[in-house]
Amino acid sequence: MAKQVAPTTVRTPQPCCPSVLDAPLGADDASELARGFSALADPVRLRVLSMLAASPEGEVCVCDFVGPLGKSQPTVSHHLKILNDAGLVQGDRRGKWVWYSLNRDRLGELRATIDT
Amino acid sequence: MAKQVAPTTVRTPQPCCPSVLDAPLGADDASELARGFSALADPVRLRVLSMLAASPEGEVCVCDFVGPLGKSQPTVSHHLKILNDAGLVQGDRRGKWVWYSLNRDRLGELRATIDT
DNA sequence: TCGATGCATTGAGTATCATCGATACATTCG
DNA sequence: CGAATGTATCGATGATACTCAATGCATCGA
Repeated sequence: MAKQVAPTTVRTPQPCCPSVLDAPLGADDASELARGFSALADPVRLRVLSMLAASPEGEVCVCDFVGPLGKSQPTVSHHLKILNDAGLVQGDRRGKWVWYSLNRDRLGELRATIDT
Repeated sequence: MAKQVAPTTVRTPQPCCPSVLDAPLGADDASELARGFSALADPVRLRVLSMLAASPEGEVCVCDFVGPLGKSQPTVSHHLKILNDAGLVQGDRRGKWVWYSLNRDRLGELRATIDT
């Protein structure tokens, strides 16, 4: 690994252009952002968000995800946890059931990061 | 696998809620969308897009990605291909060099899909 | 308290992905 | 044409992710 060049060190023996310094996105910020988009990079999770967005009450019971999604209950629970960890949804336990709702602010944050 | 319920069949023995029919996002559409977001779900690719967006000329030579990103040339080429396949960037060969530019329309399409 | 139901967690299997060295292809220059 | 340089592809490897069966935990009803 000794031949790896430091991220900030731009060495161009014969540069072919003015060089694009000032990359506004650092490695750390990029990693955090990538984790956010990773939560959106799965069809099951996108359908979960879609169902939440389309729900009149603004929330959906876990038991109502399983059937339409065509996935096992543990798989659905797994995806809900990922969305929860990403801050995109939140669960609310009421008796035996858990109702999930969409965090539109968090979704707006991600959207804002790709505003040209 | 015989106990798997068809995606469109909602069976609720004792429904706990009105059921969320009309999930606006089908499995096929969700898969295609997920492929788009998968292209954004990597820190290296986000930094590539960031460098392109910040470039005054609107394009960056491959040789100028390698140093700042701190990744090998094959790795950078790999990520550029993924971004290209996703329609987010396009390359233009000029002599020995290839210049990549950002496809802002495509990025706007993805952004629009998460407009609440 | 006990059985049933809803949801979360664990563990294992399989697939996909990021990364790099080696190599091939393309272009330019002498 | 032959050497040098920039870029893309190939093959291998280690890490990560999706999925489900089995299991555990929490809650409700009898």
